[in-house]
Amino acid sequence: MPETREPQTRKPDAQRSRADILAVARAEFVEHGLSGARVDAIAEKTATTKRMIYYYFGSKEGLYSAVLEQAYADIRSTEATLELRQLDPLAALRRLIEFTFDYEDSHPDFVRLIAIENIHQAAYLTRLTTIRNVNADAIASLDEILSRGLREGVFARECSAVDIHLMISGLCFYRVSNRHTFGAIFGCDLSVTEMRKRHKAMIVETIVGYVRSGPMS
Amino acid sequence: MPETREPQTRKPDAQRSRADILAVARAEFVEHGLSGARVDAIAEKTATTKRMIYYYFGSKEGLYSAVLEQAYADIRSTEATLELRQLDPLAALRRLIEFTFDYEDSHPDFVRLIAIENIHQAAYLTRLTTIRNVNADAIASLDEILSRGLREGVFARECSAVDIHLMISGLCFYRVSNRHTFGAIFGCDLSVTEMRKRHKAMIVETIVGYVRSGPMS
Amino acid sequence: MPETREPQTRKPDAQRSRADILAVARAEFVEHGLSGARVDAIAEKTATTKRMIYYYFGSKEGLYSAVLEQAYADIRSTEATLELRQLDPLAALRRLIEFTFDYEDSHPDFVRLIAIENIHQAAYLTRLTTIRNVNADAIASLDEILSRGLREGVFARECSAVDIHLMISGLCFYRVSNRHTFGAIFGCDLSVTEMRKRHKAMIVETIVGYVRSGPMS
Amino acid sequence: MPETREPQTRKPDAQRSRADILAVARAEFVEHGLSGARVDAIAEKTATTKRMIYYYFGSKEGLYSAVLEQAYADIRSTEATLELRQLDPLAALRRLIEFTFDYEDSHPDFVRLIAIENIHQAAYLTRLTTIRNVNADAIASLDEILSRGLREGVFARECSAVDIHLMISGLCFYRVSNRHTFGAIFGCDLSVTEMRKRHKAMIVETIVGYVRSGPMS
DNA sequence: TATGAATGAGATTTCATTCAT
DNA sequence: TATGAATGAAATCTCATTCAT
Repeated sequence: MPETREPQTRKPDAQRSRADILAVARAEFVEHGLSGARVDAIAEKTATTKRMIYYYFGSKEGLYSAVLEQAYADIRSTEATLELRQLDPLAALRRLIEFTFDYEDSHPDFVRLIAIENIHQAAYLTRLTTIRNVNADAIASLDEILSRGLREGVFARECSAVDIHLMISGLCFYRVSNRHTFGAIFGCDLSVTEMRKRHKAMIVETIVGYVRSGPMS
Repeated sequence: MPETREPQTRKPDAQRSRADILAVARAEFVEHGLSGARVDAIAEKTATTKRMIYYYFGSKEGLYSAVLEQAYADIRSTEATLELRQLDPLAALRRLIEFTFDYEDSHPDFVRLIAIENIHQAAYLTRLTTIRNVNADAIASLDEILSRGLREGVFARECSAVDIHLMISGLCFYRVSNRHTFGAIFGCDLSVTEMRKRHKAMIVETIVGYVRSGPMS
Repeated sequence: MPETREPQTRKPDAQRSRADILAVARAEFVEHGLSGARVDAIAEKTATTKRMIYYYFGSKEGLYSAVLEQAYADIRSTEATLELRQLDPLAALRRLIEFTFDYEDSHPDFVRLIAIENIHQAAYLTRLTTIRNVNADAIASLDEILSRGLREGVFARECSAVDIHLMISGLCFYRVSNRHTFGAIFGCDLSVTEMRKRHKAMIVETIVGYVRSGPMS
Repeated sequence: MPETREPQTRKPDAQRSRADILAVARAEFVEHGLSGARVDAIAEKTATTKRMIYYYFGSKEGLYSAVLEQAYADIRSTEATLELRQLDPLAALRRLIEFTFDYEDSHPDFVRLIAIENIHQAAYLTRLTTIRNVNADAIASLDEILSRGLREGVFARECSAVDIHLMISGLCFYRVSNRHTFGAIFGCDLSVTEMRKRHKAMIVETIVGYVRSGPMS
């Protein structure tokens, strides 16, 4: 409504409507979880109506699934722009960790969504077959870095890409996902700039240190 | 009803009712989250009735808070039995990490509850004043280990107990909290014995390695 | 509300509420079918609320099932008072036919309900296990009449009770169930007293005639 | 769309669309009844769109009426090919009964449609003025058989064509319309070949027996 | 302390129908 | 003649909570 916008050439607003709903829904699900979210609340914040939500997504759960799918697609497509193969193994590993840290740090919504999906035991993610392939790439990429590093003698430890991925994710995800309870218990705010910088460096060093040191360090 | 009914000493029964409700509620909240849990479902699985839930806990949220409080009390009381001060710093740090790993691995309910509470931005935990003191101890204990290690020359890096705690928690918590999405995406089951052992060793080695190596490793 | 009625001894009104809902629901289902019936409409005509319908019957379909069950229980319990065994075979058969005719003629609601259930391919009746035993009796009773008649030489044709039951039901049911289309097409009203009498006699005579005549009449 | 599109003679397509919609609608109404049928479901199974349904038939009820009209037209046009006048009265009566039996047995859809229309108290049929004339013929035809039979001494009972029609219809219709509840209650399948044959013979014999026997049999 | 019935407010979902093109 | 998007009204159902006893 802020500016007159004539209907683009042909297609009405289907894409726009869908995208609008998705964005609003994402915020609502992130804020209240799947059961806590209200379709009415989503509809109200939308340019369309509640009816349209069902028209496009079939059900609250269908909408949630779409939100989830989009969230995963987003991170993986961003990740794909990293071009890690062009860096030497150490730089590539650092960059991957830093990217993970930065992405989760700057997308607490994404983190919350994953946490919510875990509460539901990944029931919805499991049904999204599109996701799996995309993620195989992420692991393949990390695997390539690790074996290149080993070959070149930069890394000393032979380790599984999935294991390293697990650790990177754990370290980066937890400080976002659990910042509220952590803050409540230890009386600190993990999102403070100074802490964020320190933790980023710490995590990089921890993982890099692990990979570079020999198995019986 | 025709049976003799001696004037039951009141308290015992009340205690049992309360405990019964708490146990059932915990299972329900863990399974479905706060908004997903149903008071009706809890009442049905209880020996008592719905009215009693309100009598004892006032509301669904009151019940949830009580469950949360109990969960934290449990872990901290277990943690207190570790007697880390009697071990040398390296052994103490290992033991603390292993304990954390084992506790979260064997208490996925607890992990889920914390994840749920984070979805609600720790709103309920924040109000539980009993919790904070208890946790100061945990940090004090880790801090003692770290400074002792530094003093004795076993550890090379000066670092904050809260930071190390954050990393230990992140690594141990994530593999339980996110095992569903992780499993769905990478097609693996993190709870398999062989993986659990490997990850436990890996996490210990990672943290210990970080602490023992110098800051410019 | 027409007279003050103090709450009977103990139990509140559960039985009363249930029965009230059932009666109203029956009328609504009979009038509009299962899909055409409105829970709101039922609730409005009830002393209770819509919420109570779900409290007692769980769903619209649950309510419909209960209505169906009661309808079948009613006819069979009425049928059971016929005491056909005390009559000679011919009289017993006549009486059974007349009873069927009269019951369906005076209970068009019941007839409609069965027709509705057939539209749903007996999906709900099939799940009502209570019904089956009750109906075995009806066939056993008719079977007894037929074989007694054969033995005594009053009937000449050996025929299955289920077949005879099918014919009796068909003749009695159809003139009620299809009276609307029949009336519309042939411009007559099957419920007129004079016709009812004639048809009742005709049906009795038709069936009795069939049973008494030899197989190659 | 780049294909050559000759100015299609309009009517043909329109006719086909209409016929397509009618066929799909008939299946849907037969399956779910008038209220249970979904316009969306019909549209989906159609080559055309929902808008066309409204274009051609005005409303869901208009569509239903059209389906009903067509169904009646079908049976009567088939019936007209019987040429009963060329047979002797007994053969003609047998043939009419057998035809009725066979038609309803092989057109359960038609039977269901009539049953559905009766649920709605023939409200839609009543408005279809085309139907009535057509049916006068059916009765006239049966009347001719009955009076010819009486005259020739083959039949002994003077009876109304409408009454006999009622009985034939009742016997043939019921075993199709009520086969679901009947099957559920008596645990049998009325459509089994062996039973169908037996019942066909039985019904013929029952009606013929009635007509041929004297009034005080 | 205990209980079964009851409930109002609001949640999700459905459906016949129409609009803009 | 045709279409895909859109919709208001109303349907079914749910839920935390309380009342009467």
